[in-house]
Amino acid sequence: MGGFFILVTLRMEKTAKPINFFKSVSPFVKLSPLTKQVLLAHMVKESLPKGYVLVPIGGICRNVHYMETGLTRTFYIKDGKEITEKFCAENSFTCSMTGHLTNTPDGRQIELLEPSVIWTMPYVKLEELYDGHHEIERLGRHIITADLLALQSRLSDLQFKTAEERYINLLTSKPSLLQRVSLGIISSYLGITQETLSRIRAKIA
Amino acid sequence: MGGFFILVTLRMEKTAKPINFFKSVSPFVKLSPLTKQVLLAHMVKESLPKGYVLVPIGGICRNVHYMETGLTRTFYIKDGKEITEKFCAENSFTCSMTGHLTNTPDGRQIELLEPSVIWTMPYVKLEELYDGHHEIERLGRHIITADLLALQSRLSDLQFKTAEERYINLLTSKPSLLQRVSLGIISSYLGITQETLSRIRAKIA
DNA sequence: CGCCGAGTTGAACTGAATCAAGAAACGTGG
DNA sequence: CCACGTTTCTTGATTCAGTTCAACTCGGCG
Repeated sequence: MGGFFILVTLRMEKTAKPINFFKSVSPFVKLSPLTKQVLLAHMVKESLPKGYVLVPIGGICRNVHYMETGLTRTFYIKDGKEITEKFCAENSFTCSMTGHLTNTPDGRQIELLEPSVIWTMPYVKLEELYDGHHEIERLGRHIITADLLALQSRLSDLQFKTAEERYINLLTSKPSLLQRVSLGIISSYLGITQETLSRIRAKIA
Repeated sequence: MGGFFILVTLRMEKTAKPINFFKSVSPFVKLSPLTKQVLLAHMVKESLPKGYVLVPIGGICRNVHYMETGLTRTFYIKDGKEITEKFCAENSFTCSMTGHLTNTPDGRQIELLEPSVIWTMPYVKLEELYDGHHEIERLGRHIITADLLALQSRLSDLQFKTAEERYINLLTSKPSLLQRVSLGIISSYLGITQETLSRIRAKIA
């Protein structure tokens, strides 16, 4: 859990293409073959074990990650408790921009909840690519926009739905998550205590 | 309030430059003179009265707005109550992207809480400019990123601070807002009832 | 004047937190 | 394969922040 993990030997490969990467991006932006090639040239594929910490508390996230398979969570500590801010499953992106943008630790930790295959690009490299490739800048804009919209709806849910409604929401929108993630983590994501979530579960069943 | 407003005659001018516009943008992105000129060429300045509705409930926001002076709020209806999602004061941007992106009404209304001077650009025009001007695409990315970070911190506040803490937060971060906006609207923004906010106020004083 | 919207105050109620104790599941080593 | 400790989940009793509903005050304004 949380702060404890073992850094296991990891395989690195630069061969295979992240086929789904371009698929999951294509609804937003059409990328030219050149752009794709440029992106690929600067992403490193890694297979990392469960519990691996991409960014520790107190560290600064210097990379953007595309999840080919697996699952991460981003959390911070609030009154001694780990609060899950976000999950990131296969075929989506994760990073913690705040730290990089302000160049100070933002108190977030990103770690793997499952063994995962991840494509990584340094933030500075991405910014270089932004400079040279309008298409990539656009890609960035779209990814962030999607993030923003998701966050907006999460905020309104949090403000005006009961714990039970939020749980049912999650249950229907991301059913697999509940099989993959422990109750305590789910509850901290929903903004309720573990006990309450357990009671909600009991009530529903 | 809310749904009721009077559409007063409005002045339109294309002359004056929104000096602060470029100032408030410059921390993010350096814009070339050409880019500035292009942006200006497609923004229309309007002086609009208090209560004016930029986007009605059930409508779709087709424009991006830069506030030179004044104040807007974006709200939606939840269980018959107006829930304030966001304020937008002078020298910042507002729009409701969801509706435009999905081409369906997103249930939000944007209206003026004060007489305001607003620079408006149609969304489709902005997208055209994105295509032709890498710098403007970057500007868009930065504005959205700033929005995202603000939203992130609001979400965590909402999740883990008491009503009183949130109020004090607002009090210190945007003291002027409390002079400019009625109690009911503030409370719906903070995610509490008007009565609770009134009690908090009494307690603090 | 009396009405009307905005804000305040009071009392009862409730969803969820907290504190505390068990029960189940899990993994690791003997 | 079982016994052990650890972590994860459940259940109960109590408490509390905030809601709801209702009445009341205050300051304009026609």
